[in-house]
Amino acid sequence: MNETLSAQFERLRKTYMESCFGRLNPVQLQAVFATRGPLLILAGAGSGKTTVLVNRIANLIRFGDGYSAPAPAGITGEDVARLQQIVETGGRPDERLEKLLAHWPVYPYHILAITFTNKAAGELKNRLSDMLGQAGQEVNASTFHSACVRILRREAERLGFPRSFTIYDTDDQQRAMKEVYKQLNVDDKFLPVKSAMGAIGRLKDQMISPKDALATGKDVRSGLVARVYEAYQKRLQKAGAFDFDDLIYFTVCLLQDFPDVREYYQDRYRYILVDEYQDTSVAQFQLVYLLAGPERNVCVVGDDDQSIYRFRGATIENILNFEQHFPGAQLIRLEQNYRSTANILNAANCVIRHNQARKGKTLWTQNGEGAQILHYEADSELDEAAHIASVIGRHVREGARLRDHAVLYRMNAQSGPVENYFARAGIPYKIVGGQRFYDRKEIKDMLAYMSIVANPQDDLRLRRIINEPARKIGAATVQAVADLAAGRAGAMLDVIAHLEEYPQLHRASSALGGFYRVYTQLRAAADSLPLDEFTAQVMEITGYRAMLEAAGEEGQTRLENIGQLVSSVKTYADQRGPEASLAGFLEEVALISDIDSYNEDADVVVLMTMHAAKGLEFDYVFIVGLEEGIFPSEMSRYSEEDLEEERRLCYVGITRAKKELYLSSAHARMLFGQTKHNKPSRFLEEIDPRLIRHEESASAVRMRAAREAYLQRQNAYLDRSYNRGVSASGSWNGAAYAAAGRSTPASSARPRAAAAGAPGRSFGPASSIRASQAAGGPGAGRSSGPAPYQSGDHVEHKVFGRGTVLKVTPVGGDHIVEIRFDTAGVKKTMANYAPLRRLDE
DNA sequence: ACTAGCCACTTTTTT
DNA sequence: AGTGGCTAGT
Repeated sequence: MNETLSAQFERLRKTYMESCFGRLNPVQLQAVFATRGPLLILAGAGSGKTTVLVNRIANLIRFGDGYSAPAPAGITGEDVARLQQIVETGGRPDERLEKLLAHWPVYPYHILAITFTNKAAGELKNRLSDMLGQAGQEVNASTFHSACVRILRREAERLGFPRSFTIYDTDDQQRAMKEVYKQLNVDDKFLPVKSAMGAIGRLKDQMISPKDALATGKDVRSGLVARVYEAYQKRLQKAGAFDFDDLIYFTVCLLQDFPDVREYYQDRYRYILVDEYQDTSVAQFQLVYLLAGPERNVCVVGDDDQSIYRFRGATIENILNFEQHFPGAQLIRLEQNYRSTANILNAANCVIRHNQARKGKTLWTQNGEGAQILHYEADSELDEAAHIASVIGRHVREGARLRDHAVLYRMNAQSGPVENYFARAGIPYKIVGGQRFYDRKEIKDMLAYMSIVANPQDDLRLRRIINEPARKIGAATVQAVADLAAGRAGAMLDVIAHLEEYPQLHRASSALGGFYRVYTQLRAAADSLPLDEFTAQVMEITGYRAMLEAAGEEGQTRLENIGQLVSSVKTYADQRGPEASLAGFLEEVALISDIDSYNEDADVVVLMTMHAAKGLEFDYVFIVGLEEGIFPSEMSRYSEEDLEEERRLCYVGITRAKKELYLSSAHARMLFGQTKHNKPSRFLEEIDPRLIRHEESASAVRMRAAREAYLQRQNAYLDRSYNRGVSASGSWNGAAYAAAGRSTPASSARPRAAAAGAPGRSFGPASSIRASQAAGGPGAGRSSGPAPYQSGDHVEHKVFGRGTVLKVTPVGGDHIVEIRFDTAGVKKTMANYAPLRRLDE
């Protein structure tokens, strides 16, 4: 009798649980309910893997770990009847029923979800708290680095580091490394500092200690790397600092060497989920492995085709060998794509098919075929930018929003031309990546002052600002202090605090004393003021403000940046409330990246690298620079493995697009001050020609027409010459340019109205006529001199449509035109560059 | 100790 | 092309 009730309840429970996740497809459901043991989810791009992760966690919390576990004891007929009713007619279970349903409960704080970026972690948290309320907040969702920081903050002392350790960023690392080079007398011609840093980073990714490296280093170079590594590590330890790689490395050491620590965290994190598993390193794998413990409740989600961080130690083997690392692992493939049109998805499939090293899967979609992919062959990077602007303009006029558009490129240096064109055309945009806000000199200086308050051992940060602004503390003095500190195995600040004990510092004592007074004032301010006021005081106490105010215009922008820093401190303090601390803020800053602050609410076009775009999606995507030597990059040309990584990057780029995809290449491209003529990328050829439409720039069409005309004349001439027995001479190339009435493409260094014209039309005679009209139209005759527009003029802008000129201000041969657009509001544009024309009536 | 001018170098991607 | 780091000169 009881047995039957249990069985009935069990059946109903499953039905009910499945109905709770009713919006998922059967494979996704399977992934949600596979709660026990190791699980590998191979999730293709756009397959809804975040949804699966969120629902999987929600299921663990709400229904516990026991989808297929036996039903709990004590089920009554009434329970069964009530559940039956809920399954059939809806409604919510009461408390008793809810408990019975979750009879193997999992508490949120036992769940650790590790993501790649802070942004992804934040998103996960948001979605969880939307679904689960308070319980969602209690799930531990963080990045590898921040999870490790949290562990190290508790346990660092076991490894001989202070709990208040500092985190060194790349710049700090480089400084530390330079000091090591000096100390060991290493010539950086033989081993550039950056390659040493890279090599050491890779060693740490593989959990190779300085000792191991010294023992195994075979050739001269790796022997030197090992020696540098050892000295560098000593230096960091003395400064009480970890670099990024150390955060993972030392956490793994901790878990390996201290069984009690290991057991504590294994007990703490009983369910582990890892996102973007294809981008994990050996060290990160070991971290996951150690945390998972004997229970092995590890769920990793990844896509081997989207592994794009091999260069910094990610190893695709982690995902390829998951089933060997965790025997008995379940494998679930999510292959249905919900994001892109069939054309876009198929193009991505075409490209990735050319890779050898992959698990192999083919994404499919029920979405419609969608528009063809467009390949635009531009003259130059400027023409390329202009083309993008005109397409965006068309979309915006048709009702799309700017923020639905993204421009993706291989390297940050490619953003320049697009940025310039957009800025001049008045198209609002935002660049993600490149130089981070927190990497600016003035910000780093301010943070260095704050760091030495938080961690007085931090000699490196101290050196950075001890004479900034200038305090007459020269290199010789700094070195003397450093030597004395080394002599007593202490920090430089200890020496500075006890100047009277060191007669050899007598000459510099007033300067050093002055610095020490600054330091004590900073400490006092930190102790007595709220965090943001303290930050604002830093620039006062240190004289930094005075220095910048004396520096004129540039100092002004730097001051503004510091102002931004103060406000971000305030934001942090407001968010964290009583938990906010100086160390906490510095830590957050150290681990933050630009993509984390990317805010999709602003209605602007987004520009970023394809790496930064991973995990994002946009209706309209432009991938620029599809040229051999750029994408795939020059570096990858000779290595098959590197090429495959480039191809995966291309796959990532393509699969960001939901509705339309625009690929472009340029005949001539100026990059790093040199003009290059690159062949179109092999990736273009890998796409089935039926999926893609090619379009040439207007001037290329003209050029070809000119060339054909020339050849015709030449032929006619040859015919005549032949009759007369004379041979022809001359190059068609120059003549063709001359016939087209333009300079060579390389010298056309400005965006032109002509280039901005002719969007999205099939090429051929019609397009060439259109283009030449545009060239003689709005762009003509307004280079400088009298104002091309007056207030009151009615104008039309390629992107913003019609509007009225409010104000015209001359600036250096050009004019700023302020326009009130009918639909887009008030914008400022540059007369010579904006795709703008006057409407004469 | 500071400044100016030079040079070299950058540029693959980032926590 | 632009920047930043370094040297040499003051």
